[in-house]
Amino acid sequence: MTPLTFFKSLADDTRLRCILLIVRHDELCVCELTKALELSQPMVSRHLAELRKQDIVDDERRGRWVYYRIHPDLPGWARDVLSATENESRSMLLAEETRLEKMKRPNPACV
Amino acid sequence: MTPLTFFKSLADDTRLRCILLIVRHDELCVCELTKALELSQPMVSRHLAELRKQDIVDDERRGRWVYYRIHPDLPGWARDVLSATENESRSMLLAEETRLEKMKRPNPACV
DNA sequence: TCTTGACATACGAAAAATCATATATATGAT
DNA sequence: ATCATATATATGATTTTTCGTATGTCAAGA
Repeated sequence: MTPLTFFKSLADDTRLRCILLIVRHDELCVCELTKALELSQPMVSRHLAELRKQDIVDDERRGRWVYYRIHPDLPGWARDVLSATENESRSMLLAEETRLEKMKRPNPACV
Repeated sequence: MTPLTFFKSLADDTRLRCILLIVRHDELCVCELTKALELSQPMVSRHLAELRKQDIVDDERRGRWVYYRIHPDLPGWARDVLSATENESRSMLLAEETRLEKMKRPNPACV
């Protein structure tokens, strides 16, 4: 993964918020992201597929749910970029965090 | 400047290489970037205008030349992103660095 | 096996970004 | 004043991304 492809992946509002929420929560399933971002499920899935294709995130199916986390092999410089951004973007994700709170895990109340 | 707009600015090959070269050299004029990147002058100028619009770079005219540098007010988190990337991308800018070497400053041999 | 819930993908349309080219501006030298 | 050099901007075409919607897949329970 080159810096250019990494930044292209971060250059979309949906993907960026997905990544930052995953960074903050270690792992999240698609229905949690869908609720938190208030977007359609296909929209979230499509952007997660893009992040998977770039090996930025990793997915694991557990029963009916698919959990996404930051890819364990994500290079250090990319992790540094994410943590520098995570601090800055905390205030921009308050609404998303609130919506996540309302779905206590385990067994998130999916749609 | 939000993380999203910053990453959008970095998500183009020409802009990314411009920024990284400027980071490494403190300041560069348009003709140096044009030579280093082997691109047309309007193409370089257009992308620099975009970076200026986002207050990512700062320009200063000195005689016929306009020098670009990283904007002094660029927030710390954004600087951290750039320095994390700069290390990683060193090997991808070897050709550009070689072309810059051939133009000894001051008085760069512009086209 | 049939159904339901969670997620993924496909496809055409719409929107956004990029580019080549032409032209405009600004500076300094003659 | 004129000219050459350095840089900026405008315009229309092309390419790339994104989106809504429909459909496909997979796992678990009845």
